[in-house]
Amino acid sequence: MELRHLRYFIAVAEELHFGKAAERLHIAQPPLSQQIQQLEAELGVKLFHRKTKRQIQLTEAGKVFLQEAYQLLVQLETAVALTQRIGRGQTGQLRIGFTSLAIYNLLPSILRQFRKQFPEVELVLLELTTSQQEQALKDSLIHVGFAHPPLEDDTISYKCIYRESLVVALSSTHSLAQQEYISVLSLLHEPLIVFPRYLAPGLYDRIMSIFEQRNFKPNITQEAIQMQTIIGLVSAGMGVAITPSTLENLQRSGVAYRPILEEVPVIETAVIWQENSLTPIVENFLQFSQKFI
Amino acid sequence: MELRHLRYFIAVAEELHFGKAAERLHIAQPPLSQQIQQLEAELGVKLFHRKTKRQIQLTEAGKVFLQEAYQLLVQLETAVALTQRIGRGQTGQLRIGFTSLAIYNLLPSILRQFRKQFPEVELVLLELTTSQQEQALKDSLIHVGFAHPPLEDDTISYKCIYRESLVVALSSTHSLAQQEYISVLSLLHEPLIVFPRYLAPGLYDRIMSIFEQRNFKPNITQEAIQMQTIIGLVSAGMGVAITPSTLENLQRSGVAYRPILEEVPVIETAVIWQENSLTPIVENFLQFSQKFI
DNA sequence: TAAAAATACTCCATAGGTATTTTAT
DNA sequence: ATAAAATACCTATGGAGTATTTTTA
Repeated sequence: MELRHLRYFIAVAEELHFGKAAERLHIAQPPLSQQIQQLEAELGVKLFHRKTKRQIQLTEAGKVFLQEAYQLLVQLETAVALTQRIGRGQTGQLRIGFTSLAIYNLLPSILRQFRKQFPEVELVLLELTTSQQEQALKDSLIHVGFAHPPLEDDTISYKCIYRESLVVALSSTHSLAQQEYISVLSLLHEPLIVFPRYLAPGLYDRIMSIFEQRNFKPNITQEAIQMQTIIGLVSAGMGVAITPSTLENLQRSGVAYRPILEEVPVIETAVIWQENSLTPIVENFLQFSQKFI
Repeated sequence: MELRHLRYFIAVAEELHFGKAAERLHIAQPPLSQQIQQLEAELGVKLFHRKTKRQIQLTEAGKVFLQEAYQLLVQLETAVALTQRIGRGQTGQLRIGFTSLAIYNLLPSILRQFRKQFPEVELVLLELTTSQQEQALKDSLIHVGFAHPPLEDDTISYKCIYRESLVVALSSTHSLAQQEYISVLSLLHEPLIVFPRYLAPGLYDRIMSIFEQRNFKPNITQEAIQMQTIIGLVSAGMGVAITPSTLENLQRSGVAYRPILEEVPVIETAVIWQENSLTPIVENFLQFSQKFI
């Protein structure tokens, strides 16, 4: 049995007239009769009463088979449509890793607009450090990540989508806040609030390198495991922090951000993925993300 | 798209090897490759990753389509099986009319054994008089009936399956119960209990004809609309009744049944149906019923 | 007599076969 | 060197067409 038999049967069952059904199917009447006979022979059951050659009528079995045939063709259409949507990356699940820093720069607007363009794609977000994301990619726990180069594993592909400099965050009542630019030297004896190294070794090391390059030793007084907490402590006058400039988006009152006078390392945010497990959704997402650069 | 494409796709998806799949399908490998390519072209979606020619792998879309293809083929099988069962009269609904008399002779055992042989056929029973059954057949409210000739409508087919004579039912303490046969004359002044004519005109008229033929006038004292009630009244000594012999099956204590000495009309029970609306179930049932003659 | 399905046959599109190439272990 | 899929080309089955017959309203 082939789908052709179902399609032909439906046409005849609806028209109850071989000639008209054949016309509708754009074939001649005799082959249609033959195909229906074939179908009946294969089923071992008559689908039409043919008491006379003038008019035909569905048998009980035919009525039931008609309903089943409808369902089958509908299910086929549905299956095809679903497969196509998946094949085009328009539906399915996308698991995204992100660092606590990435959530402050491009990620929110990328997600917002991606959801608008691909509303059927379910986005699952997991906050992970850069190296956790690398592992998660290899374990296929996430499809893409938003992390910060350099990567440990060179089999992972990445594309930098955002670069930002480090700035000084300090209480707006702090005397240094008067200056347009702040020099590293002037921070030397300020109490420094930092993110713990294990949560963002890349960021931590870059901040420290500012001091190390100059053989300074910073005065670390506090650690906080959330960006918001660091800014809160700054606002409370507990010290100053060196943060990526996107943290300015927090718009916390009582906190001023000032660029650093000297040349300091740049913090990069990159989309990372595994080239050998590119699904259409991931491809769509990567293409989409790169329009944001 | 044809079912062939689904069947071939399933084979390749399961084997993940065109050569083995082709072997399983008893075709050569190249046409299989072609059919899969056709399928992918029609869907507009790749179903297999063919990074290398050494090994293939299902894409996300392919995984989903595989599940859908399974479902489709299962649903097809189910549909075919159901259609065949219906076409062979092994499943469906059979609506049966019967008279209150028919329920005492062959009907119960016919139903019991038919149910055993065709357990999936739903039997719907409707108690109707003979003429109600004729109308119900024409209105397609019932498929077959158990009724009593003669029929009013000669377009209805019937086949007599049971013949029984009329007997006298009387209290076992009644003096006539001493006799082996009872003559019509001896009943003349006995109080007669009858079934109302509108419920069974054929039966009523035959009982009356026994008296009319001899220009007797029976002494009707009671009517009862249920067979059981008539026998109950007989048992209570309220009178005698003339009933079809199968009523003896009621086995009511205190009631004796005696044949009538003279020749009296015979009561026939027939299966009745409409020849031009024979479905397989009805055919099976008729064939089955006639084995009981 | 006309209309509709079935039958008989003919033809060609295409499913499937054979031979070969390509490509990656 | 081998195994596997793809490609090229050929063959032949069977789906579809044309002509005709059968049947009944």
